[in-house]
Amino acid sequence: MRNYLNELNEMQKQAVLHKDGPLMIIAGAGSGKTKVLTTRITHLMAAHQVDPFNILALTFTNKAAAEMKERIEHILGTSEARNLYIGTFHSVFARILRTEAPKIGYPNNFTIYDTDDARSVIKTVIHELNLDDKQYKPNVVYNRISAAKNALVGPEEYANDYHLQQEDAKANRPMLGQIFVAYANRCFKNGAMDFDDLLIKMYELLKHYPEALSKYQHKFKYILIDEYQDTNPAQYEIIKLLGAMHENVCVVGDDAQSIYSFRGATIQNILQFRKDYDDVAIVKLEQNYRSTQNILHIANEVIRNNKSQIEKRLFTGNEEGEKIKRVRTLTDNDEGKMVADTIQEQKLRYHLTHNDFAILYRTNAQSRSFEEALRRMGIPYKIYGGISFYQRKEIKDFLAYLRLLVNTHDDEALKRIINYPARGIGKTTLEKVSLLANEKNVSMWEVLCNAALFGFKSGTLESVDNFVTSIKMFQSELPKKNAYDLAILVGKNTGIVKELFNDKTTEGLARYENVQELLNSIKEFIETPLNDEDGEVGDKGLGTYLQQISLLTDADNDDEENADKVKLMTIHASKGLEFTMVFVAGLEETLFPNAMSINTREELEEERRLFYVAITRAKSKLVLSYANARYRFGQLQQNDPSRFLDEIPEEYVERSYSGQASRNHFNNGQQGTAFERMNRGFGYNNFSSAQALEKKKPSYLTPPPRPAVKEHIPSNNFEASSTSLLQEGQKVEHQKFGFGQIVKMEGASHNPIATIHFEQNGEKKIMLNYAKLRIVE
DNA sequence: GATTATATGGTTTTT
DNA sequence: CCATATAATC
Repeated sequence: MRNYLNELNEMQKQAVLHKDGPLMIIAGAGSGKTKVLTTRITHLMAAHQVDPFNILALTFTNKAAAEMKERIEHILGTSEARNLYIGTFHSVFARILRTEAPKIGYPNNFTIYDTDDARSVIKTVIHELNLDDKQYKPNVVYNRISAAKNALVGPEEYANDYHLQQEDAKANRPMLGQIFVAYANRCFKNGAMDFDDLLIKMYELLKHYPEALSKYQHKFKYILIDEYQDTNPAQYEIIKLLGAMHENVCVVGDDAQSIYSFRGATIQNILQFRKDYDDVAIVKLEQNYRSTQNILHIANEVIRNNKSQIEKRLFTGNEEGEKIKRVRTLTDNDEGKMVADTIQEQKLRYHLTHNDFAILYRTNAQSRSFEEALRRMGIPYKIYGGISFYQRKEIKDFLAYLRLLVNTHDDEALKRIINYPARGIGKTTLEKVSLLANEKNVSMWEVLCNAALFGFKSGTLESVDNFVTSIKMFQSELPKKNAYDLAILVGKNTGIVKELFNDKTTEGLARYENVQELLNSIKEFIETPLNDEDGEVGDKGLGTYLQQISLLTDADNDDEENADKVKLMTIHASKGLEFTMVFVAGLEETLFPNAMSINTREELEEERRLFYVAITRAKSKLVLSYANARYRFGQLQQNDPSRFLDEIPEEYVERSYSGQASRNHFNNGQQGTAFERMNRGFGYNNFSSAQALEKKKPSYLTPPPRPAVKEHIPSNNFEASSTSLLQEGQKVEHQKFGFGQIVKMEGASHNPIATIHFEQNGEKKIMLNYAKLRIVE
């Protein structure tokens, strides 16, 4: 075994050698916290003979967990590390709940709703309460409910809280509490938990079931938590319960990198930690091993502007390094081009690989211009985030079948697939089923199973019965077949695969390939050994598979880890990563800091921490760029440079400009257009090429809005006449459009089309086979 | 009931 | 500009 202690500095060593009792490690950016965590676990196992089964480590992504495991195995030279209980809060708790769920009234095979599923349930619930989804936007409602859950406020408590009622009344959403209650009930009825429930239900389990609490307290003798600054109160309380027996809780965090308060995370958890445990040992890691002096210096200067923070002083022994580049471009497209050009140039000049570069931005929508520019130059790239594989429609549809097999109460899954592929069960039928399900307080599936009792039309009844029969057939195969064979069966039997295969459009092809990829991933799942321990979850069943994929993080599914590609991602997604050269793009007011987050000091400071995180991803080269104008909502919009740029001392910065005409933006002397030269040195004056660039669409190009149909109340004696008698010139009455005169008759005799001029609604073309017309004269 | 055209409205970040 | 919701048309 390697002598791992020799690889640590003094403070790092302290953190590793501290054995029992609570420990808080304040670890600055690039100070080697992952190394400390892995070494600490290694040391517990190797020097103190702590059984890995008794160690719980919670990380931010599954990938980080896997990496840690790997590193530990590597140092130890054994495979013992695979027995560690390690993963994200959500995946670890999901795993535990998989066995414990019945205690709190959920089935073992509970479904995990992702954000889309949750929003969809909320929407249904809003409609069922006869509320308007314009007033109660599902997204807003979801966020509100999520915030409540993360603060451990349950639905009843929420609905009965006076202050929350006042607040919601003011915000014109007085019924939010009721929606929350209904939503929670519906999820429960569906046997489903959303992301937040994985924390809440874990908490309830430990809180209300002493045996369960005792079991896991005994099991987890040592607890380690990474990225502690991004934990929320629910997570805090769970850890408090779990760690209460041994108090061997080690947390690692950096308040300066707290960027998830929108998810309920609070720095309070760091402050509270010291109060809740006796004798908390505190270790500060302040030496940065990642960045050049210049980069670290401006990072420190920026974060200094935040009022609330824990005292610390980051330093580095690294070289001074290059100055920071600050580049102004005219538009977002120019910004993309500038970045791509620079990557090409730097790559050649310094013999860098594509892997050395990362482009970071505030919002996912910004990726477009970089993508285009990189593709045009033939530079390989990979975008992280955005719509992930498992959110694609074809994937969700396919998975919905599997979800329904495992848990027939999952109405969301059922709704997705009941008419996919089309089998003649439409909106009307679905609404009826939903209504009946609510009335009888059963799942929609149960209504379908007894469809004959509820008087559906014979045609629909047949379709429903066919659907029920085939799902039941799949279910009967559940115990016999493994997840992969079952998925194949579903794909074949439903005709989904064939249907996608026959779609020869580009998108259709992509969808077919995606489904194939999904099948491959299922195959891979059943072929990978799972470390089952003490008879717990070790099955290779469909349920386990579905749970696993629903909790994958974006960072987890990068296919070819070592592929030499430029990486594009949001700053949030870049947390914990490092790159030789980093571009932070879109440093403009309203974008970064984002307009949504400048209303309070707290929000603004979080934006600044985000900027801090972005800067500290860079090892040796950093480019900060902004565009004078960029397309947002399809329109060119002007923005001032970000206020954060002003917080960087000028002597560390090299400014340059890049517009349409100038190619070399670094050290480009007196080149560039006259326009650019005249504007040089005025980084934040309000000059606007944007106005010149903006091509105002002439008004005659935008079609006039379609006139609203003027309401027509059919005459009392309205009765559709036979259309075969119609002739030009006749006066008619239409049920909706009112009175009019036939201008023209055309079309084949079996499908005649009449052009009718209506008094109230103008000329319309009407297909006589479908329209109901009364001949007036 | 399904398919296609149009309207609307929305962007912060994610387990 | 984009994706989704609603309406028109088949």
